[in-house]
Amino acid sequence: MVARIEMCDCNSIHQDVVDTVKEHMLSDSKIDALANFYKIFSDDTKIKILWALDVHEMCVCDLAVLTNMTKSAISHQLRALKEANLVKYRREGKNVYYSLSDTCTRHIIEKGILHTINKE
Amino acid sequence: MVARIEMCDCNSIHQDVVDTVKEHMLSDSKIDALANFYKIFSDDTKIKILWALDVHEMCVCDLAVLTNMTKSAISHQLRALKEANLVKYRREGKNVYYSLSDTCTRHIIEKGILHTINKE
DNA sequence: AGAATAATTGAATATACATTCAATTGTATA
DNA sequence: TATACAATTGAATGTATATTCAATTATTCT
Repeated sequence: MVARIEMCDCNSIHQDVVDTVKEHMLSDSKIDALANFYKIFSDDTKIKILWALDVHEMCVCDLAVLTNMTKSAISHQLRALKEANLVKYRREGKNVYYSLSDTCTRHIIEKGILHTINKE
Repeated sequence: MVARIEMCDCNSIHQDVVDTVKEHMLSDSKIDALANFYKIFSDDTKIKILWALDVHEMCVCDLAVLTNMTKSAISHQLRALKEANLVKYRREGKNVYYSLSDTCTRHIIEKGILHTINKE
């Protein structure tokens, strides 16, 4: 008999329920995509940056002053937001100006914010 | 002169932009509420649990079997979801059955899922 | 070319949190 | 009352990631 790690030692599993739910379950990759998507918004600094850029495009320096953080910290966060395609940027001389990549981002932010604020 | 931590060493701040954005900025407490809200959904296990409960109420054991995780891990996650008022539960004998707390949760999950999936 | 400065980068550190493990609690039933 | 078992809990561990720090890159201007 093959050794098996026991994850559940209970007897009263509702196998029918488990089976039904399993059929309706999302694939692991989709679950993962979802979690990663929400992960971006689960950080104060990232929300501040996105909310700020929703008002006006800003350079790294502006964002650093606004949030009272170092340029380095902001830059690291902007990289993550770039990778998630939530912000775009344009270089003008020594400055790099960041803005929201599209109105979809704006939508997401506002939806989430509305929900949370209304519950307060 | 009072010592001050220098967060930004740049000269080209767009003070007008910073001021304007500052006026439209969310309070720290609201930013925090938002981040904490999204934090819940930024974890695979929590999404799986919520998605599963959207299909049918389940006991801890069922969820453990479904997700192939220990009851303990599931129980810890359920505690977090309870604290966030996203799930409710009822005891029936030795089992505790969990379900989504209200249709609002369902809405959030579906909204988020739709967004992510459509982009794939 | 060289100085000044905005921005980026990589490594190190600190912190938050998911999971594991062992022990305990709550409930039913023999 | 004793046993079985679903569920919870707290501490320990591992992992992910935000921030810091120092160095580097990109660009402008003299």
